[in-house]
Amino acid sequence: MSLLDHLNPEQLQAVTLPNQHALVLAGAGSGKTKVLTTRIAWLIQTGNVSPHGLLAVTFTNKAAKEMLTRISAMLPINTRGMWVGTFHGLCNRLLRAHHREAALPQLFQILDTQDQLALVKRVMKAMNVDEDKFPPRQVQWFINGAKEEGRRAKDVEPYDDFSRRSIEIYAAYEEQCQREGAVDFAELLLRSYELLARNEPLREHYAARFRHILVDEFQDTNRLQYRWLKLLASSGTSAMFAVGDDDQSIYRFRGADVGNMDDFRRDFRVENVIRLEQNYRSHGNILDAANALIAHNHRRLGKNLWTSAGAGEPLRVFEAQSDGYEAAWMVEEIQSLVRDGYARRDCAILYRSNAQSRVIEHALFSQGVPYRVYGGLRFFERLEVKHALAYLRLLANADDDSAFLRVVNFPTRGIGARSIEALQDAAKAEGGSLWQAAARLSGKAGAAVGGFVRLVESMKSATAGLPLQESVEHVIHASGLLDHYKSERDGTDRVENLEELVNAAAAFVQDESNLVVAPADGGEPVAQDPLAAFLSHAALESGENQAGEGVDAVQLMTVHSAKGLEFHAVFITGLEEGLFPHEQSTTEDDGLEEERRLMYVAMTRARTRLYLSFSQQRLLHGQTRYNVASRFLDEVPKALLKWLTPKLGFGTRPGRLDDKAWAAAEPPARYAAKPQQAGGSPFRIGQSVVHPKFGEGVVVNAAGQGADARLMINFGRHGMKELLLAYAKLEAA
DNA sequence: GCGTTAGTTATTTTT
DNA sequence: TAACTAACGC
Repeated sequence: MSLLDHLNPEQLQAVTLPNQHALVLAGAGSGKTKVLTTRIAWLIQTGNVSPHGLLAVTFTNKAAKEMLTRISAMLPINTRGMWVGTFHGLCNRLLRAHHREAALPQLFQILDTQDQLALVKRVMKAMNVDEDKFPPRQVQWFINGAKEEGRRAKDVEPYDDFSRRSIEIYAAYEEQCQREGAVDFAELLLRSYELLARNEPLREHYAARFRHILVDEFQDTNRLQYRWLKLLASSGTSAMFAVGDDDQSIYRFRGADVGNMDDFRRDFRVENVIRLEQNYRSHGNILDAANALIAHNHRRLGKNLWTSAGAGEPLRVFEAQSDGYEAAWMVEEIQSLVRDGYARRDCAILYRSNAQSRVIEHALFSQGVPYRVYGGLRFFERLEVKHALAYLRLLANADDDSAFLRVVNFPTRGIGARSIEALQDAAKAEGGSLWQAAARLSGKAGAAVGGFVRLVESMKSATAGLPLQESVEHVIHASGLLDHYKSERDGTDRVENLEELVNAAAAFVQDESNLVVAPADGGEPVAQDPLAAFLSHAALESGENQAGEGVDAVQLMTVHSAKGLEFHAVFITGLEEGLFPHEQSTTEDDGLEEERRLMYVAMTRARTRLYLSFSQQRLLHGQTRYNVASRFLDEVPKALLKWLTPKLGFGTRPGRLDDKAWAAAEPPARYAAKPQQAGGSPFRIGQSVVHPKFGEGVVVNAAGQGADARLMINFGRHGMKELLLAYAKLEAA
């Protein structure tokens, strides 16, 4: 049975588990996706289940796609129509198939985060809520938080002024969504959960159908997703196979609840807990370091990665004088790796927050090293693309007020705030949409509004029956969007993106599986309206990050976005108290442990070489900050570290000498920190000092003279202290 | 309706 | 510092 070749004993056990609930604790690099996909293939091949009786859920489209690709490679089956996808994608599918039962229009629109915020603002304005007292973002956060707990506005108990008002806004927002036929991301899940919870025949149908439910990245599920899964697994005949790693849970801030792993074991009386601990990615030293680090966390299910590969190199530690020097050093190091024959794309620079990328980009750019930054604006999030999509949304559903407002005066056609206010008043009075009001009042509200109504109507009739890409083409021309950007000074990118949208539509239609939806009964797939399907696709899959996939470039990204990836060489930068661990995490309950998991994720990305660096001085928010080295450096056994910088003019650290490193220890003048004597003291600003009680610190500032001379010192986790020079027993570190 | 300016405010991100 | 927003003036 060739499917099962090349599996280690634990992987084999997981893949061939009988039809029972199981939890697989899959460590980093332990072959998680392999287990998941091989299990699916094995279940199908052994006749255990038909492709139709299987549900596999992931968090990202990328993971879902990867799964389907691997399954197709293992089995000669058509994966089309299989329920493999993201939580949101599958919920969308369910709601499209049962829109009537879910009380939604067939062509309901999906609001992305931006759309949702705009709608919240609109609702708040209509309610005359003070935006200073109730920041729309926080209200949005509140609404999503409630939805992720499975609560409607009426189910939330107010606990203060903010929540009381937020609940009212939530209720009004819900009403408006319903009126417009719009559904936000959290709503996709909640609505689909409620559908299954309330509609017994439907639930029983799906619960009976899905004999095997497989969940990827289980540690990232939120409460609502877990309850959704529970409903689908409620038949008593289905088996849930959850794969996850509690040590890699780094999304608590967006509602992920690792507690789901414990609940799952309890609620489903899981007897099979399988640990995948053999790591196929990293050398021993890297794993030992990561294991030692994560051992400092208390709430763990417990796991220890090991490898049959050798110990490899020690982890290299670099202490820079400034963030600029840290970046310059990395560039040199990468250039030397490239000279040794490594591809640039196999080198990754990781940082805790996006703001850190700037200095690094500058250093790479000035040395002419190609690089690629991950994150940022995605294709379908770009302004011009959103505008084009808004016109398309109006064609699908004219009552979509969000779309209406976005383009009613873009490109400008003389419809200002006054006309829009008049329309909003009229719509409110009639209880209808802006479009309805506009169609009725087109004469009175001004000729311009009438022009817009006629424009949309003409686009509608002109595109009726056209293939999708031709409709898109027509819309970007007829709307005037293309002309608008063509005449704009730096509009070429935007024009290209609009043209790219036409290509995206063409590519979308080409893949026929995008245009059908597998019905509940497993019968013949039903054709879907191509435009509606495309719009869902645009909302649910925000598009590739950037072009330039093929270029051999150094990879820059946050630690979060590095999850799931691996590289030959990894640089973890900015390892300073306050940055990583981030200072705002220390106030949160469990915050530090999450930061440590983040560090764990970062370290386990490296295959053979891992660099850890920090800087004594860093420009952040226009201010120079002096930081202490991150505690995470102390949590890695010293024997695994090789310090590249024994001394940078601020005292020696015993045992950290390395001959070769001396060359690197003197930064070029342009990166060197300017020596600045701290008042009349023997210390300098930025100098590392040791205090008998607070330990290591960095001089941040000086004040006072003579007997009153005081030093401001950053002691990292012990905070900022102002000490009298005369009394404090300070020593140079 | 649009361009300018002052003020604000800075984790992490997918769907 | 820099990027984004809201309000202001033409």
